[in-house]
Amino acid sequence: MTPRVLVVDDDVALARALAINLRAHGYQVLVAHDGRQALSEAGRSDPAVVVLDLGLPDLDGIQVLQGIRGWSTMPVIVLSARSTSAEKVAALDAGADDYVTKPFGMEELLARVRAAVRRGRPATGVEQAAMVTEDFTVDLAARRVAAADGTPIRLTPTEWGVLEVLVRNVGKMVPQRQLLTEVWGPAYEGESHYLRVYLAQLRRKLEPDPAHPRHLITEAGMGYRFEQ
Amino acid sequence: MTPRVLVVDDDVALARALAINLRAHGYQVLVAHDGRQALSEAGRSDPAVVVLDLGLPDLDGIQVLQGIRGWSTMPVIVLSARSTSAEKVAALDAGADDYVTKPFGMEELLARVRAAVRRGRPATGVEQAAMVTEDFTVDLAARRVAAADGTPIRLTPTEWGVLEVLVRNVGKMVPQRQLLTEVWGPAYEGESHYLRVYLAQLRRKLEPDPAHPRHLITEAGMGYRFEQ
DNA sequence: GGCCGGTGTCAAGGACACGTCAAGATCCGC
DNA sequence: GCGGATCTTGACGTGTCCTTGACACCGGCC
Repeated sequence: MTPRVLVVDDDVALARALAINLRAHGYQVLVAHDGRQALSEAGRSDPAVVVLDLGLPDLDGIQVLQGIRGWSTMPVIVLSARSTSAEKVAALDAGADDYVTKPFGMEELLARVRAAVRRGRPATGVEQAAMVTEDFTVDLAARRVAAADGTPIRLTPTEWGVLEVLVRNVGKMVPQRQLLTEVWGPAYEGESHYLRVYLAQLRRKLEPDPAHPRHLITEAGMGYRFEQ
Repeated sequence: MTPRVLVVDDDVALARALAINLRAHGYQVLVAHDGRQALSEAGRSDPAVVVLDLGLPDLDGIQVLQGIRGWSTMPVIVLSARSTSAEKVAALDAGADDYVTKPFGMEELLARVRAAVRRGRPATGVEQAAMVTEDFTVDLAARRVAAADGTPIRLTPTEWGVLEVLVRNVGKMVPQRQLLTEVWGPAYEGESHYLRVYLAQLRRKLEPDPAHPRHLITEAGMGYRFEQ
């Protein structure tokens, strides 16, 4: 599947040059010459990357960017003749993935397009809001935990802090140091005893058999791991 | 949850300036001054973003980048004094997410860090960066090893440390001295007996026929090598 | 064959990390 | 200021892991 690139530039010559080079490197290229076209084309053809010149006749380039960001997280590489710091910051904070100052080398732009395509995107920005296991459910958004039968389980703030870090890293081993700094702060790196106390409490509240935990796993000498 | 940023720069003053600014903007900052530190820190603390200066004393910055890309898709922002097109292309194609030429404005860098953190890591929870062999799988990001049939294999911290170094250098011979210093510390350079003990344990846990290892290879008199 | 350096294997001890319980200390709402 | 919940700290039994030593093995070399 050849990736689609949407080139947005009112400079017809430059847009054509970009299109030719991108096609020569195996991309399928769509071109828009103003902001409206850009927005409609982005919505219609869902490109893998957008190359967006900020200087457009009808809309401000930032507005186009915001228009795209309203519904999509597709990578956008911004082109601009302006090289001031403020301009770059504004574009990047509006959601641009990259900022290239004109004049630029074609090879460089192609490399940045490759980088943008490569890192791709999960098309849907779905947030994993809840962690469901056989024995309980952790709702990260609502900050609530419930047993399998639905009865709520009360956690103290610190218990929740520990559980949250582990659930966010489900399947991954979380080093003790990371848990301590994220829950208690960097000054508590050495207090691994806290972890033992709180993991025990969490197990008593969550595990069907706290002596043989299935979800809150100890990796001796390293850290802990949450298993679904 | 404050995002972690790993700053890699041998220029102590610049690294400190970056760290101060990033901390002032609410990031948790880790600093490494050479390539080895950078790789081990990236593996140990799994930062949200890496800011990597290409000019390092021990390793080429590109090598560090490749070392990280061997097992992780974490965003990497490359800093460099070189502004030639070829340099940029090389770094971007090696897996960099962004390329910033020195000197740069702090505001711009902060904006690029924000952009990198924002587009975040779709990799969370998804199994994608792992060393897969016929007989077992080593997931460096999750710090987990599983047999071919999926049953998890328990490793002790030291066993894991040895395996991690070897896997990160897959195909390359790792000298005994390097293994000892990276796992046990520089004071243990002479304790090559440790290696024999731990390689034996790893083989017993990982190799189908521990007496005739296929993946954990001894290079007699020199070191060890991991083969996929 | 005997020697020797480097290697693989096994087992045991002691050090260390872990889980557990419970008693202070501290915080917070009332 | 009071009382309850929550966090910290200590002590202890248990289990795991690291270290260390003893010994067999293999290859090359004298």
